[in-house]
Amino acid sequence: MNDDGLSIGKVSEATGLSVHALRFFEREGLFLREIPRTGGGQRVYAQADVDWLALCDRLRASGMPIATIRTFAELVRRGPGNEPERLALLREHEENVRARMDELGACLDVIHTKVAVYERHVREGTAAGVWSPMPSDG
Amino acid sequence: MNDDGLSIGKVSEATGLSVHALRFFEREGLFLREIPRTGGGQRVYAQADVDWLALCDRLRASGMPIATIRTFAELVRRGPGNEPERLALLREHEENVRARMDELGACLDVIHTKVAVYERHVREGTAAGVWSPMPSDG
DNA sequence: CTAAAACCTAGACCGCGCGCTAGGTCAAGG
DNA sequence: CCTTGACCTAGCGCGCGGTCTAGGTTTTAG
Repeated sequence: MNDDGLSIGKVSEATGLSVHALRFFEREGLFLREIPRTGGGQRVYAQADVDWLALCDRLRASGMPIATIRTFAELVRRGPGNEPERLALLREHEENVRARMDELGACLDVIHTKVAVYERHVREGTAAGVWSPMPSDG
Repeated sequence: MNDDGLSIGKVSEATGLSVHALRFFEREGLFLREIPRTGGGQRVYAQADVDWLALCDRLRASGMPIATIRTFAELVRRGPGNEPERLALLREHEENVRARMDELGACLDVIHTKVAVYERHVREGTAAGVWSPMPSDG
């Protein structure tokens, strides 16, 4: 209704983050600016805040800790001039995510091998022996 | 030195898990059997326990909660006959891991796009404007 | 104008996966 | 034998990323 002013509820809906989480993020200093308030003290967000939250959400979903997002937000708030630092931070996270994917891939190999063993086992009707209490296995 | 009897310290070394973690796992019922003790009450592990721990470690590393590992361990302890249940549990986890990898991949796209933007930005010498306090961005 | 819905702050609480401490006991080398 | 280091139990504490409650105020729809 207001030209671009969004209530916390709207932002919650738009981002999928709970209103609790939004207030928590604010306390933690994750926003790029002070969120303005109405006379009565209620937060008024802009679309830009929602866009930033969307990015935060992807960073979080990929395992970036709140503290690191805060560091990044601080760099942005500090204004132009520190782009190389921001880039370094993002690159490092990118590396972390790739590493995590690799690790998951390796785990997947192990798990899938286990699955394959059980599949054969079940298909062939509980072959027994190797599958008793303590056969080095599970 | 004993024919196959491993102290908790040895197992810790062999698995990379802390002795605290090993005792914690035991309290949480993650082992496939009661770990036997010396007369003096010290745990005596076998190689099979270490092998099982290695699997647990991969399950943990891929995000399986302790409670789910316990469920799996309980099935194994219960003995032959429930292999289909074990298989279902493993398959579900495999699916979860794949889903997680997909999610990470999607995040990676977003992050790498951001990285690319910053790379160009930095390469071209702080292009300014779009990078001030609140340009829908970070 | 009123009632309901949405919002506010401060702060307690939660599940997870351990880590660490206190206060002892046990085992192996010299 | 005695020291030293590894081990034992019980149980509290912690960091993370929020959630939830209590008690009150603001906004909005009718």
